[in-house]
Amino acid sequence: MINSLIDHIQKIIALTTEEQTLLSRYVKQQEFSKKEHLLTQGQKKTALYFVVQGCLRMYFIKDNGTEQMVQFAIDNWWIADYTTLDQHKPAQFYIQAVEHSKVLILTQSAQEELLEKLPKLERYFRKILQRAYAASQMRLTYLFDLSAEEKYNHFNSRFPEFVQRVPQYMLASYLGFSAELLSRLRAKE
Amino acid sequence: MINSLIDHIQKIIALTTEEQTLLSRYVKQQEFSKKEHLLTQGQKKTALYFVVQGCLRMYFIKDNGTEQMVQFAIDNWWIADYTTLDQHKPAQFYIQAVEHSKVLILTQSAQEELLEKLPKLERYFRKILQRAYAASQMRLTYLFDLSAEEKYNHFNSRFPEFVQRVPQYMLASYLGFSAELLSRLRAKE
DNA sequence: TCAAAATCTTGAACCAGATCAAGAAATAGA
DNA sequence: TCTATTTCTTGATCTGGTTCAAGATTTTGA
Repeated sequence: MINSLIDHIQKIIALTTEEQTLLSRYVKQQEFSKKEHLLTQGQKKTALYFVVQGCLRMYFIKDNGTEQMVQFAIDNWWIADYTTLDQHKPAQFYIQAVEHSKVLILTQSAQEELLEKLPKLERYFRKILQRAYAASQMRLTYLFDLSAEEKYNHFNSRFPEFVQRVPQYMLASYLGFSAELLSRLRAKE
Repeated sequence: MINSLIDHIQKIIALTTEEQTLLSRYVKQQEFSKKEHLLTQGQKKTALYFVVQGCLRMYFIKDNGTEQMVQFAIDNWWIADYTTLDQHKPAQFYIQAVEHSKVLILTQSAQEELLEKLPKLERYFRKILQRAYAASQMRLTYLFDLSAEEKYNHFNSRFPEFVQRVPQYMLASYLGFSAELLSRLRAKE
């Protein structure tokens, strides 16, 4: 299981066998069944999650009591509530398994120790963050520039695998509109 | 001028005098007058910009021809089009001086060389990106959860200095609504 | 296998905010 | 200082998407 993370890292930096075993000492493996929560709003548990296999989602509860999707993560993606990680606030978000998932957990303190021991991983995590931040800049352009229908079509062509795996109401929320509207959009096709 | 960057870095990692001079060899200083562009959509110029003094904004042109604000940056903030930096696409965004600004420029290739020579800066840039990404996660919560009026009030209390410095229509666009609506909100107060 | 839970659909009424237009006020440059 | 440009205001009208509700369909777990 840890191998998928090692492979992922090695696309960016090379690791010796010793470094790989060192790494694996800091990472915890865990499986989560569908609907199980990895993180709940308000917790102080700060960690990074790497999806080996499955699908996770991050969301929060809006003032009106409904869920707002923030992000999905599937195989070989990292997901984390960086607001807790960076500032020392309690978690702003929920992270939940959308389907049964195999996950690697790197707690914040484990990450800090690991980076002391293996500073070359700083580069890996920088690259990961850069990619994530770039994606979030792009997402803003879609959120601001596209109509609901265009958002749906764009997402559909870009990530067809998701549309199968994820309930429609989560997708609608991720795209920033109501589940009912998504249903109507699909009816038009 | 470079000292404000060095100070900023030293809040995260310590630099020897030699390291400081090394750093300064990779960074270019430049001033931009109001309305001048640092980056134009479509350019291949990939760089990170550090605002020593002044105010920059990043925006793009929507399909309907109007501007959409993406981000502001004032003193001691980095700003960059990470979509160009990370993937190798031409720039998605415009970066422009809102007022006369003193800026430090670190081109992508300079950054790469610098990080070879001074790997401990990986940590600095990772932290910067982590903070930026955390902020963008928070921004999503405001975008999705608040009404126009609530967004304005929240921004106002969080960044009062901005509201003075930046034209209202830019702020409205940043918050995700029309300039006319912002004008009406202010009239209510 | 079958009942309970979760998800999706559809209609009708509604609304937050957009758009268009045109004048007022503020700012900047020569 | 004075004019051109930029920015802001306000009214009138319009609309993309929301909300509420209730039934239909699909999925799940014991």
